[in-house]
Amino acid sequence: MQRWLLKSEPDVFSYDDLVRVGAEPWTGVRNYQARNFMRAMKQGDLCVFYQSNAKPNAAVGVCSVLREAYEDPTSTEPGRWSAVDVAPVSKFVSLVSLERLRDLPELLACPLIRRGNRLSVLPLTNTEFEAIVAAGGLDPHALDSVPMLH
DNA sequence: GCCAACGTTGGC
DNA sequence: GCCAACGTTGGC
Repeated sequence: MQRWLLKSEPDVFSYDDLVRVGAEPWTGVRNYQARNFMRAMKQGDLCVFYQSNAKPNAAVGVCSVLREAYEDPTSTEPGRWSAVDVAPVSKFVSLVSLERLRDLPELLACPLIRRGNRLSVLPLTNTEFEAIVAAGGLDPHALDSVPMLH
C-alpha cells in the first residue's frame, strides 16, 4: 500500500473539518505532479494530513483514500484535473510541528521539509509515514489493521 | 506582509 | 525551444 501526504490550509479546510464532515472531495489541485500522484492513489491508501499556513505548521492526523481519482468537479477543463475523496482515520494524539518534522532523521530526504517545496500531494515511504505517525503518538501498525476507525 | 522558490504562460 | 514575466505557494 502506498502512503501519501496531503497539505491543506486549515483556514480553508482543517483536519477537524474532515472529521466533522466524515468524507471530503479533495479538489482544486492544479499542479500536474500532484495530480499524477492523486491519480496513483488506491482506495484504502493512508495519507498524513499536513496543515500549512497554520499556527503551527504541522502534521495533525491520518486520513484514507475513500474514492480513487475522478474528474475534478471544480475544473472547467474536461479531463485535465482530478479529485479523490478522503475520510478521516485518526487524529494524532499530539500534532507534529514542521520544526519537529525537521528533527526526524527519517525525513531528511522528504521534500516536505525542504524550503520552497510547493507540492500539495506527495508520496511518503513507509519509513517516513511511520516516523511521522509515531511522532504523533499513534501506532502506525494499528492503522493498518483498522483503516476506518474514528 | 515579505519574499524565495517554483510552475506556467506567452512572445519571439 | 528559449526565457522573461507573471502568478502561486508557503515558511518566516
